[in-house]
Amino acid sequence: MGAVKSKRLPRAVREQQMMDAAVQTFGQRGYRAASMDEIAELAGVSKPLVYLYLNSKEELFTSCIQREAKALVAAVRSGVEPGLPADRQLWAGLRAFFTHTAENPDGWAVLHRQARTHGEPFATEVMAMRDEIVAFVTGLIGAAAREAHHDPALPDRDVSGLAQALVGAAESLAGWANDTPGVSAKEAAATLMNFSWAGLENLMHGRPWAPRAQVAARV
Amino acid sequence: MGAVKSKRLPRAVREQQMMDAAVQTFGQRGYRAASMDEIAELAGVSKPLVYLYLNSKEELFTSCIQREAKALVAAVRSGVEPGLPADRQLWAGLRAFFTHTAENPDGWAVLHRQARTHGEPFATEVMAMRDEIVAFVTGLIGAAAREAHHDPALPDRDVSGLAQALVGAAESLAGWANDTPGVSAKEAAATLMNFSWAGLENLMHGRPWAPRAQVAARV
Amino acid sequence: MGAVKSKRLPRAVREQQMMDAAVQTFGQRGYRAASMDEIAELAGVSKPLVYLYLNSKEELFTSCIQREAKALVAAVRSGVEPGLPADRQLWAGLRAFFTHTAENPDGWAVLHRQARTHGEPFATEVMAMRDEIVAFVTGLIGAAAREAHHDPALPDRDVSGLAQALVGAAESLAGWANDTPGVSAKEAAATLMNFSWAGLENLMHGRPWAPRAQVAARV
Amino acid sequence: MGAVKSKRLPRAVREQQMMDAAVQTFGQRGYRAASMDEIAELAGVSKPLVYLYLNSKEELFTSCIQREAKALVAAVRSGVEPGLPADRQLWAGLRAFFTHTAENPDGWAVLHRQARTHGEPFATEVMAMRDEIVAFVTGLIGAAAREAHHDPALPDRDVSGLAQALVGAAESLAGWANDTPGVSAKEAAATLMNFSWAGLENLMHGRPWAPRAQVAARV
DNA sequence: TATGAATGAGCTTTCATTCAT
DNA sequence: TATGAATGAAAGCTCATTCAT
Repeated sequence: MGAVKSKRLPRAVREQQMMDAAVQTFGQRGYRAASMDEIAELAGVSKPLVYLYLNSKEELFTSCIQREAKALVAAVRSGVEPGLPADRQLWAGLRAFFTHTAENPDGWAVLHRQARTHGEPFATEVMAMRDEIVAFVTGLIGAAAREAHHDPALPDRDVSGLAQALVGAAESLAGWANDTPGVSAKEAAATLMNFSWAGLENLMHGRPWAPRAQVAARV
Repeated sequence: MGAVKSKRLPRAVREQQMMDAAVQTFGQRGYRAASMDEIAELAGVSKPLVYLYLNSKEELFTSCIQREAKALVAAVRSGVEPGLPADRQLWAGLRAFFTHTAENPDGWAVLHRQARTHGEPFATEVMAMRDEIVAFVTGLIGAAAREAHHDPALPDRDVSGLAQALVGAAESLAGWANDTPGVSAKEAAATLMNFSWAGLENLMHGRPWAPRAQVAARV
Repeated sequence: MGAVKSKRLPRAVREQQMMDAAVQTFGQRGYRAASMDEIAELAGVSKPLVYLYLNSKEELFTSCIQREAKALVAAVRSGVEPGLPADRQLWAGLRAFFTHTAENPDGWAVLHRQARTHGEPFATEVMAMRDEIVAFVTGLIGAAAREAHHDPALPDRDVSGLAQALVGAAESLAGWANDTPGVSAKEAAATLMNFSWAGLENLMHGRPWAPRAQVAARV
Repeated sequence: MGAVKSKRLPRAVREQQMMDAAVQTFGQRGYRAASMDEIAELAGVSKPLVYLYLNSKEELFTSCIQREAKALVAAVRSGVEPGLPADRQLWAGLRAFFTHTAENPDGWAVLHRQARTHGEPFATEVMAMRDEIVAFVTGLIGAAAREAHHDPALPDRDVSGLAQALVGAAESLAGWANDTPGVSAKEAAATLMNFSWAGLENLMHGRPWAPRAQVAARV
């Protein structure tokens, strides 16, 4: 009793099962170490069916990357309210980000660890998504700088570097939160806000850290 | 005549040639995609010699990780003067870090991208090094907090999270600096100091960022 | 409306569609390289239907060979008038042969190239047809020999060899005519008559070619 | 006792063994049906060694074609004395041809049946050889026509068609001789000379066969 | 110290064929 | 009559690893 062995399912269902199995396997083993045999077995189908529907290992991996990237971006997007001030938007976005990565560790591993590790054509796929997020963060920093009436604006490359730093910190904390028992998405987000926002605000108000300025800055 | 094809070199020299070839190949192709054939050819020796000296692909990769980790830690260490204030130490450490990663892109790829991607036993190796750096940063933050007479100290887990964020930001900026023409190690370090130090200082003085700012901001 | 996608056709029609597709695919790709998928798609039906009607790839190929062999023999037969002298019959048969192979290049490829290449049980099928044609030619040669009052008759094995030579020459010329633009069936037939008939006649009158001509020629 | 299992042979020797096994297997089974496993086993080595030395199935097959084509052309060439009259040269060439095909049935099968059946890039390889032989025969026919003081010369395309016919007849007779017990190379060559030379001579002297001319011609 | 010769095991991919409707 | 869903079996190819010298 129960669906001991589900058979003759419609194609769309089978494809989802295969993609789920593929994300899990790729995320845990890596692209090269994952075998199509293992993916097929985990999906509960034969290997030829995987090829019939998903064409090749490379295409399958690419599909996984695209699906997970889309899901992650959608999760972050839906967590953010565009009208709010920049720090509130960032806060909401980070919470959505850490929540999603915590709930989809294999998908996150595919995007963050595997796709970027295995060169073309995969790195390109995931870079597109990362750039989208970097651009979002860049926009927030720029908006905040304008709100702060900072004039002249920060140079583009500075903003770009800051966004890279923020996104990198987020990626690192996602791994930390997933690997450290008891760290919630909210806590990770708070840590990152604490870490980053004061620095960003100082910059926006034209008070960069400087090697020799340290004593004066403390006054 | 002439050392067109050098032969019968002492073991230590041969091992270095092999390790160099291995780091380059692993860094560019990845652990699984790199073949022992390619490494042996790049090293200019026969495959059995690689096995004679380095025993197996797994051990060879582990040796690469250890060598590159040691080199990176040494580079950062040698850039820091223990007596200085915490932010100066951090500034010096970051400069050394970005300089080293820029000068050793393959070694950095092995540590950052490949080793962490391919599970045990490699992740353990590189985690040991990462933890060492995190501990160094943690120490700096703690020292700074004590200098700031902040009491009670930040909880350990907070400090740990902050260190993870800082290291992640550094890793991300290392990639950004390596991939963006014209970004120097010094600039990457300055970006990260600007990004992080103010936030860290605020925390040390017990002034965390908090979401309540939103109400005021809306007025 | 309109028979855009014809469905539920009578069996005989469907079978012809499948055989047409199979002959085309086998002729162009070869027996092994042709896939049942491709044949089914070209025929506009699903694969199970092909199996329902034609049972297996092997049987399908055999059916193709038989259909094409029958068609070729019928074409040659219908071109010949039994009452005429032997050379006129041969002339008519060759014209019919070259006309048919030019009009059915895929069918001819199946018979000449593919069937004989892929061993049992296919070679047997096509050999039966080839033997039928050889027998026809053998009969003509024998009849001509009797007309010429040549006695004793040529030994059977000699006649058989001559027929083999003639058929081989015809096969070669069929390829030549198909591949050389502007060569008509009539021209190919004339070339072969010119090439062969004088030799055959000489043999029938007991005047074989002999190597001894060489001494005289050197004078 | 005896070389039960020969091991560690030099590369050149192993390569010959592999090529021999490949020619045999390809000749008997066909390109697609022959498996690398079978070839390796027949050669007495493991599959990876075949790949190490011969690179791929396609390259292996191409190598076989080239080796056999070179051998066949060399055999025919070495059988012919350039100074002799055309019919003597043809006679010698045919004897060499039938002798070689009888002694190398698998090589002949590779050239005649398999290579031409399996499309590009194989057909091109063997066509180059066939064209070389056709050119040789074409040269002989042309030379004979000039010896016969025939003026004006036969049109090029006629000569070309005749050569195709002669070569096709030879190919067919090679198969016949190989498959019919007791037919010697000399006998096959004689059959073909008898079949072809009278027709060729008539043509060279301007006496083609013509459909209506048959009665007059017999006078 | 150093290498040419060799392989077991495993991978991705394809294909003829069948099941259930 | 007709097909979407599914697979067992095998093929080409690669790779880490070892043997014999």
